[in-house]
Amino acid sequence: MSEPTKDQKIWQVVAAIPPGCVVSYGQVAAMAGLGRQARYIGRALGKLPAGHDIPWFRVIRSNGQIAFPQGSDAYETQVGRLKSEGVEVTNGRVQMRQFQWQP
DNA sequence: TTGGTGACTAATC
DNA sequence: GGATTAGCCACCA
Repeated sequence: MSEPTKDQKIWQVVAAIPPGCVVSYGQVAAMAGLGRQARYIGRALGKLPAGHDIPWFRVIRSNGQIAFPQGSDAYETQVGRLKSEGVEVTNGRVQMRQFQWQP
């Protein structure tokens, strides 16, 4: 493993998100060097291995909404974890506390 | 190779 | 503020 795959790069970026902060898929894509490939982020998160330490719940849409339909399992999990970190979530909307990415 | 697909985004109504 | 449309681009069968 000399060259990390894009998926791993994404996971690394997501793992670098500090607690209490959230970022949009587009932001993660830019951080990982994927440009506008925001859709790939969701796919990479869906390929997360078991036992990971990736706070995927800190990744939301650009408009500050959860990427899942309200009432779904993943949705409630994400909201629960965000609230646990001090992030306010109301009506499927997240209080956008984006952080400055330091390359 | 081709075509279908998506945890997206921005613009428009 | 919510719903719809079109654009985008890498991955997978």
